[in-house]
Amino acid sequence: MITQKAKYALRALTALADADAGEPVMISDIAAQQKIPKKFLEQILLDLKHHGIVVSRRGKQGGYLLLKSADTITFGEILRIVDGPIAPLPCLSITAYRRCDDCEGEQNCQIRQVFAKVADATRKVLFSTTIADAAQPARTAEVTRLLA
Amino acid sequence: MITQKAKYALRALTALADADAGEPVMISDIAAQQKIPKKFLEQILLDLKHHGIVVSRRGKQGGYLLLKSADTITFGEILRIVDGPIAPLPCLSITAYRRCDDCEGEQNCQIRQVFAKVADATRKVLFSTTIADAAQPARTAEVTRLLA
DNA sequence: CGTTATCTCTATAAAAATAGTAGACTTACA
DNA sequence: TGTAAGTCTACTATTTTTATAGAGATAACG
Repeated sequence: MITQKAKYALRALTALADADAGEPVMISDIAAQQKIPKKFLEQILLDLKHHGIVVSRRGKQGGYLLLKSADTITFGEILRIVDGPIAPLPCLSITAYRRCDDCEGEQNCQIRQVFAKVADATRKVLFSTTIADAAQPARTAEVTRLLA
Repeated sequence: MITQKAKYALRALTALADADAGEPVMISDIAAQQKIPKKFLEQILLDLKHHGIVVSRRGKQGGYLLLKSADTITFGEILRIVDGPIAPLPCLSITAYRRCDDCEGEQNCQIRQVFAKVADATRKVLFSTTIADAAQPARTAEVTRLLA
């Protein structure tokens, strides 16, 4: 299971992707629209800002914007920031590798080999899907068709 | 990440699979061999027993045995018992479906559709891999080769 | 028959993770 | 200069994880 926090983060980003480009969206608006506790969302967006996913403007007329284009922000990238490693075992994590202290002979660990397959399959999906894929899919599909 | 408990359960089962058929293996032996805290392992095995994965014999010469053949016990089955649902979202769980109370319109939820793919990919691996695949793989591979 | 080795069951507990809440502070616009 | 926004840190309640403790049940064996 992914955490509630990760779900909030992904939904908030799709909300930003849906907004007019260059127009900041306020935390309160996202919170209301997506039914996310406002103070919790503040933390999440701040975290995403620190990781270079979004930018913010302070004061009146302030709010948040995507830093990169929505179709370059992957689900995997966001999950790593919010929930930590994608891998089901510490010894399979790319970004936070840690040896399993109770098992020796990592190369021969059969459990590990099974979960390596799981990790691969998971990453394949998560890093090939972007926020753009999740945001206003109907409109995107239409545009895609019109441009074809 | 799967829990430590799940890792213990899978390793304990491979230990049982490696034992001579019909010969009970004591909790203490598994605990020592696999470096699992004994009292914790007791709980895990008891749970697996209640779920019909293993059987036990009490008293002297007692211990645990697999109830089914190792090649019919899947990783997915065990993970469900020990860690709960495989699905990354409650609304995607087969065995413990729960509506996400903060999102409405489940059919249109794009987040859900992405994680549905993750769940499918994960299940494909976990339910096609058995304890036999993880137990003494070298010997099994050899036997396979000799039989080919 | 009773001693001992083994599993059984329930309760408890310490630590970590999760899901928030609170409030003082900073900045920018009008 | 007032006010509406984001910033930052700290705190807290709940749940989950990872065990540990100990009394009980049962089966073998001498």
